[in-house]
Amino acid sequence: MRLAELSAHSGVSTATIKYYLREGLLPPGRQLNATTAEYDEEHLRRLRLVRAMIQVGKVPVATVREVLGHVDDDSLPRAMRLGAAVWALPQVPEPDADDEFVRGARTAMEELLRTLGWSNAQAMTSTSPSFRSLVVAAAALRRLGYDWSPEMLVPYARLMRQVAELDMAFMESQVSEAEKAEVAVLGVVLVEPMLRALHRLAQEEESTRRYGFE
Amino acid sequence: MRLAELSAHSGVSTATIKYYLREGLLPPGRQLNATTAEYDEEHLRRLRLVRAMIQVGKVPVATVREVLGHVDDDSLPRAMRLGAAVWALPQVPEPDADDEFVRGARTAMEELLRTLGWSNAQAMTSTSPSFRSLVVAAAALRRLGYDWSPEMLVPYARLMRQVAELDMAFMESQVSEAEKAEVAVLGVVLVEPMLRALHRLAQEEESTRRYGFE
DNA sequence: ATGCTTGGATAGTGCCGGTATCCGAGAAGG
DNA sequence: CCTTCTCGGATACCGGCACTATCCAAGCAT
Repeated sequence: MRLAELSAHSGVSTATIKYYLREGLLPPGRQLNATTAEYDEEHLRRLRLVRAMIQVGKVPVATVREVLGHVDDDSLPRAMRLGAAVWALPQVPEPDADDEFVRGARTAMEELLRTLGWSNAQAMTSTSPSFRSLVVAAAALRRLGYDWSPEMLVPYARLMRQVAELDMAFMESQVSEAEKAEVAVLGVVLVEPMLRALHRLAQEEESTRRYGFE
Repeated sequence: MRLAELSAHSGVSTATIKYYLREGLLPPGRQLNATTAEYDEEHLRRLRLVRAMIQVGKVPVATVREVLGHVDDDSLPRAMRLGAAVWALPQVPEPDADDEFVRGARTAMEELLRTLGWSNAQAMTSTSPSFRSLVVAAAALRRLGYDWSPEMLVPYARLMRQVAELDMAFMESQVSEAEKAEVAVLGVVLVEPMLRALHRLAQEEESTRRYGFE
């Protein structure tokens, strides 16, 4: 497959493919001579993965590169690759540690994890990027005058735990074809937008049920 | 409160506040004379709302303007303002209707809604932006070779329905102080990042439990 | 041989959220 | 009253991001 064919098969313009090659999101093709490079099914697959992450998952290009780096890291065992890749996904800046809302939110969230008994509580509370996003969002709610306590989030967390179990079951059902962390990462990235969409639909539904037609 | 004080109270730079004023995200202050305008608590509140939507919710400025337009639309009853505002939130381009994956995903998702018995099924299936996002994400999954059927999504949808019920309960518990659609919109926008963060934490937790420490 | 295509390098584009600069009108102080 | 400082508004500009357009020399096809 040459670049133009790769483009035709994927629906991604050659210019964009070149850009991804430059950015290291796609490994270079096998160079046949100075003007021809050949790409295979693996490239096509990777290209679709990249596109899905960027377009559907809204993951920034730099983050995609980082995530793929973990996926391809042969020095890590399979389970850890997934962990490392997911770890790299969130793009939340470190919150201002002096902000009183941030401090309060962090304390409250640590308490939440303890209440839930998630092992994160000891292991990675303050380091996980996901935990950071949680703190940032929680602090924003408080700053706006919303009053909540960690206990109120417990049911949310339990439901998301159930969702995570579904995720894992889904992923495991898929691994048959290729035993790659790539598969798992994609699952994580693509399930999220679906979840968000379902959430909003559910809100529309529930709000219609409670308050009548729109 | 003058602009500089508004800035001090909110932590948003005067330049940015001016930008928001220009963009119509913030109503102009009461003009005292040619060089002084006065802002009140309502402005501060609105400013924090805007910041939260943009920074935490990652909502584009143009969308914030649209959402606030609905929130402030006095011609609509309260319940409908929320609906209209939430309706305006997603920013998903219309998918290519000729794409076979999109067509398949749309059919599957319509079936899912029928299975769930959500009233959306009749009322707004093909018009809701959330439904559109769902179709786009589902099509992307299929295009990448993930095999799923509408039934597999049913448990996800049921869990999100439960989440939506929590959302509504939370919002209703908050309406005491100000009976405004603003409150509800914020709930919707800010709960989402928290939910995503909880989801990822739950994945970390569940993946650690299944596959061992990271 | 000639014209077309190929892949690589480089520079440019459009959007978006925000920032810097300039300005004239007033407030503050002596 | 005059100077100096600050205010708010208008305008131009900036930096990051995801592409995209242009150029070029090397090869392939006829």
